[in-house]
Amino acid sequence: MPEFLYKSKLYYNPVEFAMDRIGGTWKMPILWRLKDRVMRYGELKKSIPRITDKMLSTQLRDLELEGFVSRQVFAEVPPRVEYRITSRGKRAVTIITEIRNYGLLLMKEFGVDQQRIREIRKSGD
Amino acid sequence: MPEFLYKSKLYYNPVEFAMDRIGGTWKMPILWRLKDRVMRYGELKKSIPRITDKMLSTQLRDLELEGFVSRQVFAEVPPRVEYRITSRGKRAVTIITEIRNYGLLLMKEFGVDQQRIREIRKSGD
DNA sequence: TCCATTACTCACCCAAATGTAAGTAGAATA
DNA sequence: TATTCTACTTACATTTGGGTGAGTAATGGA
Repeated sequence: MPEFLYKSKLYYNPVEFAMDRIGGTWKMPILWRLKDRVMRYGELKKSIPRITDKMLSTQLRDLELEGFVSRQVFAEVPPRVEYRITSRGKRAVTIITEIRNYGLLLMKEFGVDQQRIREIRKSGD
Repeated sequence: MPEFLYKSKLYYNPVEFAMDRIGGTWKMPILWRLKDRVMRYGELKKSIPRITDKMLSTQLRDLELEGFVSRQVFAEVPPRVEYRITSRGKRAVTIITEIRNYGLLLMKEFGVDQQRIREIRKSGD
């Protein structure tokens, strides 16, 4: 697999190309939440723990620019903006699902016990 | 999906957990090359363009520690070390293949033409 | 008049990932 | 004696992704 350029960046392989589009800390969580319903900016923010305004808006903009989500602005005050997944985004959700299932398998192999961890976090650790 | 801890790090979801094991710039290229044959350190280095000694050795060590590859040292001078994929590593290759296929699809959608780029690189751009 | 509302942007900062360049062991070979 | 070989390690520099905290527009309501 030879290297190739896209938008002035050099990629070594197709995996890297894919991960540059939908990777990072926040893009998959966003797509995951949009997979079966339209959501407003504020809804997304509430539903994704620890995400900041900066990250949510930059990642949404990236995803929109590359065609994974679409943005609908309503001319109202206070503003209302709705995000919905596109067909390209739906294809992304397919692979996200597969990576997620692989992650769950790995977690089992490594003995990560979600139930126990949830309790640990509840008790303040 | 609640958050969970593994090795003192907080994860938000299984995707993040998986990507922490096999993500980054170099782990997938390494696993990909080991998928169907045993390779020596030097062979790996030659076959992976632009990887440095530092990155190759740290990534191999990570992959070994987490059970994706195994390392066999021969008591010779100069040293000889062979790396081979494990069954856990083979499972990783499965998902890598899927991500790779998704990447190839995305590249088509985005109009990335590998043939053309290969020529551009040959001519020194 | 002041405040709440919503969906942002901006300037600045930090830590982690990655890159650079040099060095090392120990035996064989010139 | 100096050099080559291989598989590394180490110190240091740079890049990159993400976090922090503050500010903003335009309108309705108290």
